[in-house]
Formats: sequence, C-alpha cells, structure tokens
Amino acid sequence: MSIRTDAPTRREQILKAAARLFAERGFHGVGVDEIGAAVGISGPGLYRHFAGKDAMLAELLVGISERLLSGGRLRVAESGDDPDALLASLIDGHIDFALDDRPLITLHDRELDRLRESDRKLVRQLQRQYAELWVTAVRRLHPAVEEAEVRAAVHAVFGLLNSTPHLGSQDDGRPERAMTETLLRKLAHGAFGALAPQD
Amino acid sequence: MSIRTDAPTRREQILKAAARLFAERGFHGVGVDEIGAAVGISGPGLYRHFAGKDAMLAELLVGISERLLSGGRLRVAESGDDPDALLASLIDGHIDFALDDRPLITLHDRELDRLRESDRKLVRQLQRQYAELWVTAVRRLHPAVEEAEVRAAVHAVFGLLNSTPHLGSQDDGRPERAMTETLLRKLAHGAFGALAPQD
DNA sequence: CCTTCAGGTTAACGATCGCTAACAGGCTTG
DNA sequence: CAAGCCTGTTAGCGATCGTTAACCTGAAGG
Repeated sequence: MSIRTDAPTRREQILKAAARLFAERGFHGVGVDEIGAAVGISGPGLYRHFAGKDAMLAELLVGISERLLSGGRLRVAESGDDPDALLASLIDGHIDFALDDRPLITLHDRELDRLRESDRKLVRQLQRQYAELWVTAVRRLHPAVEEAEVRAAVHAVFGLLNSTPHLGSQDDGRPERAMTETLLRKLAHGAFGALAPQD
Repeated sequence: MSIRTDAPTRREQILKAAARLFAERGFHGVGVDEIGAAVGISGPGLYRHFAGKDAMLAELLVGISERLLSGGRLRVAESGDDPDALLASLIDGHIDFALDDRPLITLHDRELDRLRESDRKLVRQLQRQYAELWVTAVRRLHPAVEEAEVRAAVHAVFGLLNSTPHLGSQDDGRPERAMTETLLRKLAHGAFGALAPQD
C-alpha cells in the first residue's frame, strides 16, 4: 500500500479525466476536444500522448482489469488457508476499489464492447480470471453448491458491490464512506451466506 | 397477467429493436439507419413513428420506469399487511422484469443522462418512487435500521438483481431461467437478512 | 373512380466527429 | 550556440451522424 506523492504525469491526468467523462456521458458521447479541455489542452494535443481515443479507453479498461486481478491474487496468497478470511478479504478489496474508482467501475462493464477485438479479449480474460478467484474461494466455503450457481452468484455480488456509483453523488466526507463500506460488506456476506443449502 | 396475442405494432417493433441496439452499443453508438434496418425499413422511415432518436430513448426509459412503479404498487396493494410477503413479492417482480427485459434493464441505469431535462426528471422521479416502495417495505421488517442505510441497501440489491445481463448470453431454455430466478431470490433475501443488527 | 393519407423511399443538408498536417515555442544536450 | 525533441497550437480533411425535403405507392372511403 504505497501512496503516490509525486505529481501525476500528463498521461495520468488525461486518463483520469477521460475515465470520468466516459463514465458520465458514454464513450461515444465525449469528444476529444472535451477530454483535452478537461486537462487544459486542446483536442489534438492528446495525440502526443495517445494513439487515439480508442487507445485511452483500452488503457483504462486493461488497467482496471489488471489491477483487480493482481490485487485479488495478492489476497489469495496472503490468506493462508482460511477460506472465510479470503472471501472477506476479496470483498473488502473489491469494495475499496469500487469506492475509490467509481468512474472506472462504471466503464468496466459498460464500454467493453467499444474495444478492438484483441483488447476486448484481453480484458475479458482478465475479468474471467478475477472472477475465478472468487468462485474458487466461495466453493471452498460451499462445496455442495454447483459451480455454475456459484459463478452466477459471484457475478450478482459484483453487481451489488458495483452499485456504488448509483449511491451518493460524489464523495461526501469520510464517515459516509465508512458507513457505505460497512453496509456493502454486510450485504455481500449476507448474499453469499444464503448460498448454503437447507439452513 | 394478460398475454398479448395480436401482432406488435410497428412502433413496438422499433422500440424493441432500439432497446436491444442501445443496450448493446450505447445510445450514441447506434445510428438511425441501423435501427431502421433492424425492422426492415430505412433510417428516415423511423420519423413517421417517432419525432427523433431521442424520443425513442425517452419512451423506452419512461415506459420501463412506469411499468416498474405500477407493478410495485400493485404488489404493495396485494400484500395485505404481511411485510415478509410484500418484500418477497417485490423481489420476485423485479427478477421477472430483469429476466424478461434485459436490454431495458441495461438502459435503465446507463443512458438516463442522454435524455432531455424534463424527461430525465420524470424518469428519476418514477425511479425514486419505485425505490421508496422498497425502502418502506424493508423498513417495516427492520425498523431499527436507519433509513439512509436501508435506501443504500435497496439500491445495492437493485444492482444485484440487475446483474442479469452479465450472466448467460441470451435465453437458454427455461430450466436455466428458473435456476437463475431461484438463485437471485435467495441472494436478495440473504442480503436484506444481513441488515438486521447484532445477530 | 378519384382523393386522401399512412408509411415508405432516396437525396442531400448542416453539424460534429476523430484525426492529420503544418507549424511554433521551450528544454535539453552535445 | 545550434540541433533536436517534447509538447503544444490552429486549420482543415473526410467520414458519419440526425434530420428534413421531396417524391412514391397501395389501400381505404365516399
């Protein structure tokens, strides 16, 4: 958990602005001039940093997917052999991500089809591997439940956790955020808990 | 629950096709020529039925919101005074809707900002009223939980139920659908059940 | 049988889009 | 100090978009 202190590069400024704009108005709903204006340069100036508008979206989506997967793998490695602790850790990590990067969460399942075939396949593969981490973890807790059902449940819980953008408008102070975090954690555990057969 | 037997009007054909295309590629990602082609006419022919592309999206979003709200109100009225039965009924109704109209579910929280101010306000108001039905129902079951928390939980469960489009590609036979229905019901009840304080 | 009209067609418009070309200023570096 | 790159600018091209205009056709109705 290292914290960045140096100033963001121009590339990073652009990516952040593009993520916000794409999430707000959709990939096709945002022009390159607006993205440029959001970082204080004009539209064509962006082409000094990216090959095109598509490349910005691709880098955003590949980036999120990679960060999610590597974070998940780290948690799997750190969890020892405690399945409960692993699932809790995956949930907490996903919540942190959803609360920290709301625009990216929105893009993640909304603009995937706007990518070139190769990028789209890559992102989907990363997403699938991330989801498989969850499926494996949940199956260790509920071995009697069919794998297909667990997989569907995992995606449904993703939907629950990714509902963050639809809640509070932006970031109200920290107490609000801690409350949301606690709530989402409770709901996610409750949902998975309901997977157990006859209780 | 009456079943339509008469053929769909051209307007309805167009709306259905537009819903699917908008959900697949985004409002700005679909041209009027494509919508027309999907129903066997050419682009400008659509203007005999709709004032413009915006009007199609508006009618779709207002229509969904109204159907959701009226369906919810019906269930409230039918539930007698049984809070458990009411919540179960709301959940079942929402699941049916999500499974029957996947493209509309996708549009519902994705393209709202592409509407004219007046339509957007109307849709948001309908959505809010629908969500309030849920909040009231859940609060009757968990009176000790703060209203803001219940409201956030309701939206999170919407996210869970609306994850349907991300599951199976299209409609595989009916057994698959019944399984998904059962699973989502279980997960939603589990999530709300976790709202109860100290258990 | 003639009129009307609903529901299509194609052509073409203005606007906007992503992107390239051509150029310019300011650091860095040999 | 000159050369060259890094990062920006403006002008403008070609494509595409939503929409309108003008025209056509078949069926209904008096």
